[in-house]
Amino acid sequence: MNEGRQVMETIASKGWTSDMVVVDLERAIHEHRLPPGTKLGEDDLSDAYGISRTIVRAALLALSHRHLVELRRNRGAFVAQPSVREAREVFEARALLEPRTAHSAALRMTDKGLAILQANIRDEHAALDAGENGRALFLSGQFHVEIARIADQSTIEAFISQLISRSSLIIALYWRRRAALCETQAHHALLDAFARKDGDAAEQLMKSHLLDLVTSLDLRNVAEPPTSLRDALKR
Amino acid sequence: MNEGRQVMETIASKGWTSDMVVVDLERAIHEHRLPPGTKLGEDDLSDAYGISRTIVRAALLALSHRHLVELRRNRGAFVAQPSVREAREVFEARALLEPRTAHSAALRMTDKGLAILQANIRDEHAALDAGENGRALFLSGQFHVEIARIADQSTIEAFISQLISRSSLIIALYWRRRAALCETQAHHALLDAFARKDGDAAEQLMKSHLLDLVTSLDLRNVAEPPTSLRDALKR
DNA sequence: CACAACAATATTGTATACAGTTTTGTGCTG
DNA sequence: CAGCACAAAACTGTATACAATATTGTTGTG
Repeated sequence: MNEGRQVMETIASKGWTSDMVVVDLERAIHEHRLPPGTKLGEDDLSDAYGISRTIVRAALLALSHRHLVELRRNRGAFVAQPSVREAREVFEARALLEPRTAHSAALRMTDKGLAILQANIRDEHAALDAGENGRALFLSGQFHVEIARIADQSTIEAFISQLISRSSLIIALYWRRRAALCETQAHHALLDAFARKDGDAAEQLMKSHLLDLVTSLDLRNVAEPPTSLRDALKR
Repeated sequence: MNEGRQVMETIASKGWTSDMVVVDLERAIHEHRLPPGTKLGEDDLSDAYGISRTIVRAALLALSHRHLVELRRNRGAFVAQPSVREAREVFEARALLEPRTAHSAALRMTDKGLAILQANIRDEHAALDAGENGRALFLSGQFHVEIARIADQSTIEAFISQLISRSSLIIALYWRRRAALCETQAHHALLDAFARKDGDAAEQLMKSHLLDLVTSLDLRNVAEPPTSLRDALKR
């Protein structure tokens, strides 16, 4: 019972470094706990993490370089709101990178890699069953990052990781399909191809999967997200 | 004559913002005026640009996110020294992104785009004739970035731009071929394909061009660049 | 009462002071 | 004089103070 005292350690008492804050915020954004457009005030964050604004600013700068946060001069930091244009571009880039990376991953697949991907799918199911949709979405993205990791291409992995995070923002803004089943089905099919070390199949499946993702978005140029409430209500 | 007073404005008297410093340093690195391994002391830079260390640190942080600068804790910032492994990965990523981007660019090519590429080649020749090898190398890289810009894919352009800069570091470390002619020949051939709006040809030419670039490097695992002089001479 | 000018408040931008770490320099000891 | 311990200097890491800017609130006038 006396051991319990340490448990209530608040978020502010950990030794937060800039990089840790980046990871923490990125995950919160990825899980839709911080929706697009959310203001990220420097004082709010420095209070929350128990650090000075210096570290917060470094973290926000890093996130802006990943296009997850938009910095408006003298106005502050906001969770990014990708435009329809940007959404298309992100999936265009993914279409160039991911299928061939999946191909490489299939050829280099190991038992350990398979286990990681299997565990990922399992965890995602568990999260969905528990109603933790944000966590499920995060894990769903991680599946793609793990593939790049297995392909042993850290440079490409970094690009894909960024694109996955941005995709999460895009999904928050433009998702229309309700059924979440298609997602895990596609991942299962990929897993099978990986298990067979079938590079061509993995490449094709990934290509279809990405195409399927794009078509599940509503990217008609209708609802361009307003930069500010003021601009949105101008006329 | 009295107008001349303003001309001797030193580098330190411009209103340097963090982003401007990033661009300036990136270009210096790209042009090999700052070779890999060069220490970028915060005081040195803040003196040179006439700004506080705050801005310098923001710039160095940005450059480290682009893998052009390596930050070592409590030790400072250094122009990055890509490993052989990283070099391979960078060209692997370029091979995934650039050929199909060239394809898109060819299909969307305009007179204006052609003019930009022509001017680029012309300027590169001029730089080579003037013995400004650094500037020529920079322009040679810009050629690839312009293609992505013409393809109208700013997300992919950002990735390619980063990869080009990193390639410049790789060239500084691993270049072995002396003849610089092959370079401009390849760009000329690409220009022809673009002028014909021949997407397939452009894609193929770009693929060959990148392959040619890689083979002009010495990427045997021999000369792993030492992290520091100290480490290099340890035994 | 609507609206504009102005004041107050809040928030970000930048510089700087200080703390912590690494590196360099010096002198002592064997 | 080589080698080690310790001291000094240089440099980076972090917090904070202050300046600049934007936002919000208030008051006075038409």
